[in-house]
Amino acid sequence: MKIEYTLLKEEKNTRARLGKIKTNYGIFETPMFMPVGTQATVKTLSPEELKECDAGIILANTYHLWLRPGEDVIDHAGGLHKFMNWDGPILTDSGGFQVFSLAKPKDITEEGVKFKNQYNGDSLILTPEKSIEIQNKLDSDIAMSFDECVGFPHTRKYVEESVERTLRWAKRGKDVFNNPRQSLFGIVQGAEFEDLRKHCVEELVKMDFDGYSIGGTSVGEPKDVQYQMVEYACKYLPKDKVRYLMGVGDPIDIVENVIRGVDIFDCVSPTRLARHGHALTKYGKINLKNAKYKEDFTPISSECNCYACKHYTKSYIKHLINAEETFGARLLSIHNIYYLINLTKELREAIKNDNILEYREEFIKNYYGEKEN
RNA sequence: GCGGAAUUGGUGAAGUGGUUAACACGCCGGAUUGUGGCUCCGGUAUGCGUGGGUUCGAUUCCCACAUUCCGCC
Repeated sequence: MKIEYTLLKEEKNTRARLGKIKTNYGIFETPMFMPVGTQATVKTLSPEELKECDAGIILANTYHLWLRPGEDVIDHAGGLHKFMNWDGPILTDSGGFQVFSLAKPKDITEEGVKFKNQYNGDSLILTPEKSIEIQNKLDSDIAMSFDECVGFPHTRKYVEESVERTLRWAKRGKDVFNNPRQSLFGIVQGAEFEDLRKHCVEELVKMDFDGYSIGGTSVGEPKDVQYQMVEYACKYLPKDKVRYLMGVGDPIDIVENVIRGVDIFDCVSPTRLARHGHALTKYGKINLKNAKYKEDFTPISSECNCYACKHYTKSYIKHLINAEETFGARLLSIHNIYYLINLTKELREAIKNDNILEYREEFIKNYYGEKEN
């Protein structure tokens, strides 16, 4: 069956929404942060550790799994869930972000996008049909339309053309989509132009997708521009469908965009920051490589209930990071993912209590205020 | 005891009679947003073993001393 989204409550003073999503692999509440597991693994974490972080859903990537190990391997394994031993929901990105991060403008054509296989140099082309076909085989719970994620800055003319192409790609993908266990989302592009976002939403809604993603953010734009893009998209999106903001995971951005009506987020930052020695805390981001933590025998956060904070000190984790031991990256990944998922949990509480604006004020005061350590 | 070679930052080291002593590692900071885990960007010797001398000017040339290494007695 397809996913079922239920809007449980709208916050009294903002556009923030409390909801729940039922999937073939369990139910989770929104707003929710989704850890990124590009290559069918959230880097350094086991599925059991993800469960301990309260992960409700994770993300995997069509482009990377297409190149390695190939969608047929995963199909023959019995699908992505079985292949990676994750029995919770999975969302797959379409490869659209790789259009932004890996392809050159000249590689984008009406048919699709040309790539070089990074492992063997083969010339490849990813089309909307191919992306959907791969995702059907991966058997994720939620698939994404193949889109073009436009970088920042850009010209209005380019965005206009790109939005139209992304809409044509969305239609082509939907026409070949054929996995009854899977849901398909359309992706709203249109950069910072309200009329283009509106137009894109309207055309996608006509095609009747199972949910909607907001794309084209977290590509280098200023924060206020990002919030504006999200506002424009949410303003026109139907209330009875889930909204997923792609690639956003800075804590303040999660707070601000939940307030603007976003339900799901994903971001590589918690795991990437972890690998580079950073920890997210209520009082801001800290860098465990800093000399001041050398003999700090307290946990990253005394208020955190994650596995890393319950058992290990900053001093020890700093040592692991300095020694390039993978356990350090793993402990910090657990902590950072736990932190972001817990942040969405607190936001759900704030929506229930209709005090999300107060929550934001308190959050900003703590996160950007005077640092204690 | 005699002879030879060497002595540059936390480390390995390049280098020149004349602006800010190369580079690498380390160290100290910073970055990281639908993920190429080995990435990127800054900062880091007011001084070239010590003391004299030559010179307009010495880390660079000369002398002595100290230390280290090698060879010989």
